[in-house]
Order: sequence, then structure tokens, then C-alpha cells
Amino acid sequence: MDLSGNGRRAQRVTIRDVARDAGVSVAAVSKVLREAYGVSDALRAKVRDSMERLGYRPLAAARGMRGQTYTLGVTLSDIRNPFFTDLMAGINAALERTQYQPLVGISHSTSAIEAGLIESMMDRQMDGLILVAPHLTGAPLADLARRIPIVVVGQHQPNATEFDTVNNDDELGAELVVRHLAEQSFARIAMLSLAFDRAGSVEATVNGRRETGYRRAMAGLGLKQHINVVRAAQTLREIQTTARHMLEGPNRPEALFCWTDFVALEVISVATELGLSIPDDLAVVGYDNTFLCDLAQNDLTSVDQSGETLGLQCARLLIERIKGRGEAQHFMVKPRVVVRASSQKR
Amino acid sequence: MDLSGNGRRAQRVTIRDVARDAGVSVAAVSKVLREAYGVSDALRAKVRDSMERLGYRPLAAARGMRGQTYTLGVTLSDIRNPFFTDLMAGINAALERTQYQPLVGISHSTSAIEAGLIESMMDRQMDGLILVAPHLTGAPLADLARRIPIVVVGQHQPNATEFDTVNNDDELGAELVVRHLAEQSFARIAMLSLAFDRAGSVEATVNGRRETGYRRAMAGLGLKQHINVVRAAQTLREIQTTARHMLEGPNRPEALFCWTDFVALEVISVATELGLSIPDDLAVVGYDNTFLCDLAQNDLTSVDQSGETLGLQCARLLIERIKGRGEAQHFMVKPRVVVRASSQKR
DNA sequence: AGTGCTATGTGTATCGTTCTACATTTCCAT
DNA sequence: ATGGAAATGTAGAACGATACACATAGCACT
Repeated sequence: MDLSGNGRRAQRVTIRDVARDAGVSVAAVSKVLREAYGVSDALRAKVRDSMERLGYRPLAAARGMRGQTYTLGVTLSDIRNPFFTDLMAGINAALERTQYQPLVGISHSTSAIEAGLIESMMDRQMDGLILVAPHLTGAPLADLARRIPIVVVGQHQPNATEFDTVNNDDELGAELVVRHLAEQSFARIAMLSLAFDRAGSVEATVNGRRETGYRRAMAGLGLKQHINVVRAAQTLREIQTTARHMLEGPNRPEALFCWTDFVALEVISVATELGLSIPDDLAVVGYDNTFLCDLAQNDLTSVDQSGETLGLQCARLLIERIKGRGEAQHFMVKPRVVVRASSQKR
Repeated sequence: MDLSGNGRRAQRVTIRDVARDAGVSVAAVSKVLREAYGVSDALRAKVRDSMERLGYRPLAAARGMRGQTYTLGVTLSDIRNPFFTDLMAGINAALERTQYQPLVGISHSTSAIEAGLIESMMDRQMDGLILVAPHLTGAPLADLARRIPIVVVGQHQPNATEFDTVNNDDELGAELVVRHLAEQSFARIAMLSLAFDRAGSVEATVNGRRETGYRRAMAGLGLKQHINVVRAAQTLREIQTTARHMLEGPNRPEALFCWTDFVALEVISVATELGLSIPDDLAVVGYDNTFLCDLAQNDLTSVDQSGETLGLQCARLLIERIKGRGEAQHFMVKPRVVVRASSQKR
């Protein structure tokens, strides 16, 4: 394709080559590329044709020097959680026919790595960031948002003015779960939540909201005396020992609401090992309605927050921000409970 | 930090600022940055100190114009498969203390998107690519490798000279499974594999190798007449209907070897729905030994190929290539069977 | 003192775009 | 015709790093 006769290495086609081929200036080609103002149809057609014929692709690094890179960064704390898969599917779908390319960085749940990852994405001149359930919060997050367009998903900041947020109504989701369990005439309903890694983040975090919803619903239904929230860190080991402790203890709950599916599956595992049958000895409910809930060996009731929709919204909002929108938007979907065998008395 | 008195927007600290602060030339700072030859300890210390104090971070876009971006691209076909999580953990761990940053692109199992993604990563001047179980193969893959350093994991190309590969011995893994099942005195051992999306790729693909290993082991054990390979595409729906068909049919196998855990979990689900008990009515074995195998409700025998080790090797080999190694290296680990309840006669 | 080497440091062209400022042409109302 | 605005196209200076080519200093050995 680009064997330039002499023995040299095949060079990349540049904007200059396109300009020469089309018989126009470099600036004109750049205008076509950016769909900028001041280009006639004739010129646009000529340039488009040359680009096509030469197989021209703009070099993101060079664009980044002065303008946009058309790259969006997504930070994930944990690819293990299949909910993030749905989210990514939505993001990818939304960007499919655009110039934007999403690239994912993985922070393995530690805030030090997350901070490094974000810096690293800024070094790479990303046009904007989608932060998925970030550790970063409060003022530092707002500071960051002043340096680069941001959409946060999985963290509640309804009053933030510097960035957008996308969430489902976690409080409502938890309430729906409790009401569903109460309807099945369970009363001793406990909750297995996530340990907080910093003080005062109950209001902002997903699991904090779910706890609030749980407490409120329990109180509303006159089950205040049964409120019982236990927290475990994000490791397999700790989830297992915590679950075992709850289920072996003297007052084992009738039903256990887990803050995310992943944890619910561990609970089912521990319960099975202890010889408990589900839902007769213990009802279990998760959150996120990931594809694992559907497997017959799990058959797990869960809350659907339609991750794909959330992903789509993230992408949409971020691009709007990049294009200049200044006011914050906070998107929230209504969750719904998907009932399966793990929570239905027979 | 960088409030430059006048009302202007906070500017990024550049290499020039560092040079001025340290009282040296821009070229000297660049040398320190790249750990290039010809820098005295004294100068290095001075420059490092200035960089630290000013909070300098090199801009990847600018570096990319002439040199490296210190960014490595990883293409994943499907984040749903938890095996890739382990792989990523290895890659991230290997790059932790280096300048390199891995960024992941997701191709959703379609080769068109994969091709676009790869181009897009080249546009972004990535220094090298780790292709995980790519669709791309044969001559086009070799062509690509001549344009950018590449390591391929999850595709067997032992004779490739243009790029490195990292794999486990899939043939051996399958053989070990068959031998294990035969030891448990199963004879009618079937295999559920993945449908091929192109002709002649049996030798290169992971599932193709596993099929070969399965056939060879069956033949070696005198079970030739029981060889039975069924293939299903990578969608939930098709896996389910295929599994159902196999298990409902007149000659249901005694044991079913699934090419990956994900499929094995679906099989357990379908079997459960059909009222079959595992392993009494049907033994099931998977591949990859992902964390889901450990859950008591699955308790799935699987083949461990230590994804984290593979990830480490990918990163190591790719950086070697980037630094100039020309000859290909092909890394292969030995897999081992992790026996759990799903395949043990009681 | 002269020669040749190595080690260290610098000046500056260069990478491929974007974008401002400006030149030219076209259009239209007077 | 004429003037002025609008539309279209171009030249060329950035952007922030790298790396080549070169200058200089220090040192060992004639």
C-alpha cells in the first residue's frame, strides 16, 4: 500500500499527503476532519475521497497536542463484578458510530492505584472520564472535574455542580427488596453490606444508600427490632467468614439481603456448605441482576438497575460535557426486583 | 499550585519549566526522563528534585510524536469471562512499578469491532499490544506484528516469528481431564466446544487444541467409539439449547467436558432444571478454574492455567519486544486439573 | 604538550495535527 | 457599479516532548 520504492520503512499517511493528493491546503483537510465551519461541499467531497483512497487515519497523539484525542477513559475498580460488563456494553454501544473510543483502566479497588490511573489518563489527554464507583469523592473529585469533564456512575452526589452522575435509585431498590421479603412473610431480614473505606461516605456510596433504604423500609413495616446490618470488605475470604458467622450464629436471619450479587452467591455457597436449604432455611436476595442470577443452581432474586441503560447515559452525558455543557445533570433510573426461587416460600 | 498570578488558566508544567527550575537544558531533562545514557548522578538528582517539586508529569501525546507513549493496549473479546480478570491482574502486577500503563479495549467478540479497536490503538501510538484470544490470525496478524510489537495470548502460533505467544498447553489440559474422568470410570465422555468462526483454525484456537487433546486421550484410552464433540456459539441462548439437546437426547453422556467454565456453569444449570443430579447422573468439568468453580453450588472440577502467570509473561515479553528483541518467544505453562465434586463418583 | 578517548551536557529540527489571523472570492442590497 | 458582509480557503505558528549532531571537559597515555 505504501511501498515507497526506496528501501525505507512504510510511512504513515499524514494530513499533508491527503492535502497534496486532494490539491488543497493542510488547513482545509483539518477542517473537514473536525467538521469545522467554512468548507464547501465540493471541497469536502474531494478531501473525503482522498482520505478514503489513501487510507488516512488521523494520529491521536498529534491531535492531542492541540485539540481533542477523541478518547474517553473509563476507570473500573473491579472487572470481576459482571455488572460492569453491562455498563461497558452500554458505553460501547453509545460510542459505536462516533469518533470516540473508550479505553478502560483497572484500579483493583485501591484508591492509590485509582489516583495514579486517573493521572495517567490525563497525561494521555483523554477528552473526558467515566469514573465507575470511584473511591475518590468530595472536594478532590470536584477539583478533578474542573480539570477534565467527568461523569460519575455508582456514587451519589446529587448536589455536585462540576460533574454529572448516573445512578439507579439504590434506596428505592433496597426498599423494594425489603417489601418483597416482608410480603413473603419474612420478618428477621438482615443485610450484608460492604465495609466503608472512609468516614462519612454513607450518603454517597451505593451500599450506603442501600443500607439507608433497608433501614427505612424495615422501620416503615414495623420491623425495627429486626434491623441488622453487617459489613464485610471486598475480599472473598472476608465475605465467606462474615457470612459463615452470620449463618452459624444463634439467631440466624430468615432472609439475607446482600448489597451485590457477587456477595449473594458467596452466601448461597456458605449456606449450602452448612446444609441450609434455600429459601426454606434462608432466603437470599442480591443486587444488580447479573447473568449469574439466572443459573438454576443460583436462581437468585435480585434488583435490576439495567446497567446497559446506565452506560448509555454515561456516554451521552460525557460527550455533552465535552462539547461544552456547563450545568450538571444527574440521571437516575428506577430499579425493579426480579423475583426468583431464592426468596419465594414454597 | 500553579496559580500564575495573572488571571490565566492554570497551565500544565512542561519539560521547559523543569529545565528552567533545575538550571539545565531541556535535552538534559528529557534524558533523565527516559533514563538515557549520558547523565551524571548530580544532574539526575537536581532534575528529579525539580520534577518532584513542580509536580511535573510528561504529556503522553507529546512523547508519542517522536518516541514512546508508554501505553500498552490490551484487547479483550469478552470481559464476561472471569478468566480474563486473572490475566489482567497479572498484567497490571507486572507493570505496577514501571512507566507503562495498560489500557483495555473491548471488542465484544466481533472481528469487525476488533479490527477497528486495533487500528484505534495504533492511532493512539500505543507502544505495543497484548491481544487476548484474538479473531485476527494468520497472515494479517503477522502483517500487524510488523507494524507494532505484539504478544498474543490464547491463540497457538508456535511457528510465528513476528510476534510472541503466551498459552497454557490446551491439548495436555484436555487430556488430563479425560484421564481424570476415565479414572473415575466414566466412559461415555462427551465434549462441548465452541463453534469456529472461520475455517481451518482448529490448530490455532484454544478450543480447537482442547478438542484435539480430548480426541487423542479418548483414543489412547480405547474410548474411540465414545468420542462426541458438539459445538455451540458464544451466546447464552445457544449454549443453553445445545446443552439441553445433549442432555435430553436418548444417549446422554455420563460426563461432559466443557471448553470453558462459563459453559460448564450453564450445563450445570440446564442439568439442574432437568432434574439431573451432579455428578451421579452427569459429571461436568470446565476449563480455566475461575473463582466461580469454588462456590458450593457449582463445586466444579476445572483445569487451572494460572491466568495471573500468563498475564505476567505477556507484559514481560511485550516490553522485551518493545526494547528491541527480534526473535519470537513462545511461552507455555503446564495446566493442572483441580478436582471438585462435579466429577467425583461417590 | 599533544592525541585520542569517554563522559556529560546543549541546541534545535522535528513529529502531525489544530487553530488563529488573514487573503480572496462570492453574493447581494443599494 | 459599488460597498460591505458572508463564505471559503490558506499560511504558518504553536503544542511538548524526543533525539540527532555537536561542543566541551576531563583524563590517560605517549
